[in-house]
Amino acid sequence: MAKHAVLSSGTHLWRSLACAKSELRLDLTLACGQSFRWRETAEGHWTGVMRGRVWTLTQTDDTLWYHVYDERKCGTRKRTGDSSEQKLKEFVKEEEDGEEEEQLRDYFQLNVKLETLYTEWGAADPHFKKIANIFTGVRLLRQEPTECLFSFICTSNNHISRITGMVERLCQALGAPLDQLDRTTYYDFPSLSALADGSVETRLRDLGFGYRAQFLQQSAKKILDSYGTQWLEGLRNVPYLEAHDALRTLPGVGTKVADCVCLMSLDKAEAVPVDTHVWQIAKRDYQFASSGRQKSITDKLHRDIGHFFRNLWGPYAGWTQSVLFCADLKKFQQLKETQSVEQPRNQEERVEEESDAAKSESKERSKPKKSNLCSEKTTTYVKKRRM
DNA sequence: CTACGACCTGT
DNA sequence: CAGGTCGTA
Repeated sequence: MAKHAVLSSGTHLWRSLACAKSELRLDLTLACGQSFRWRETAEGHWTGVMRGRVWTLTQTDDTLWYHVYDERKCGTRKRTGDSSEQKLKEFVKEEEDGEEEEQLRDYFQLNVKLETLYTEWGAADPHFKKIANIFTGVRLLRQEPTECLFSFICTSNNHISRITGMVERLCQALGAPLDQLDRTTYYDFPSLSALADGSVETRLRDLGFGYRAQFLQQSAKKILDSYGTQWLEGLRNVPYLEAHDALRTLPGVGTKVADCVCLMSLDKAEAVPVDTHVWQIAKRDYQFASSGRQKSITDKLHRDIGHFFRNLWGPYAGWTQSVLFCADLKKFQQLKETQSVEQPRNQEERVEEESDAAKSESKERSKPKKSNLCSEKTTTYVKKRRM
């Protein structure tokens, strides 16, 4: 039976490309709620499906290693002895290698120089600078639009651990099986037509999708019936707001989900998805005060917070946001502690600030009198009513 | 535009 | 209530 590849058993099964950890941290990037499809299958080894194939990724200081499993079972292919055929195969193999590297570069958007961006963000924002020293290498994946859209329809009123299970069952139920590695079978993400099938809603409800089952099936059907198979991909080539509004015509897609899809699969680096968590960050760490003391996140609040952060961080604000979002996840809190043991001074400063912020926040509702960077800037920035 | 309840399920 | 969205006031 085929097994998950591990680097320690030899580099001959692996390809590599130069990539510093300051540019990419697999552990943070693959487990911070962007994609729900990667699992740590061995220490520091991440296995998942990308472009219809199963990959395992791992990294050392300056190198990103990747292994692509061959779903065509060529691992056991026989030597034919025909040298010309062998040569042809090797040629084809090399072509594929180039293609695979290119796919990986595309998926991680390695053309975007993250270190440079971190420097710029840190110069503009002292709070980011503090976080940035620990949470390096958090970058945006460039996901396949269909997978991204339908995964994020599952995220409404939901938390990461449950979403992960749901997406897994979605692929199991409706996606094509690819490879089996050590007891686990990997499935491709379902096609639009598989998702649009009339039986899907009931099927997914049985799998615990709740009311989202209907959203998934109806969105797929609407895309197929009204927009066409190339529509989603095509949104990569239109401006952010246009793509955002187009996505919002789909059932189950509100402002937050639309922003996630824009940012994570449609090349809209300026999109800032605002959930309650990001709202907390805006209030706690940036003294963001909205005009009306909102109880929940309205569309207007989405826009205002988006404008505020774009104004602060610039055209890659969505990327910046994901670093801070990642740094706030419970599962990564240990990283802060380990780091701050080495730097006790920073630790004390941080804790002090945080408890201060927390205190004032709990009293804030009655007296929102804080001075803020935002209200002035955002009001001038928001000339139009729409984003 | 804002407010509010309903909606699935799990902790 | 949780990393929302929809329908209705």
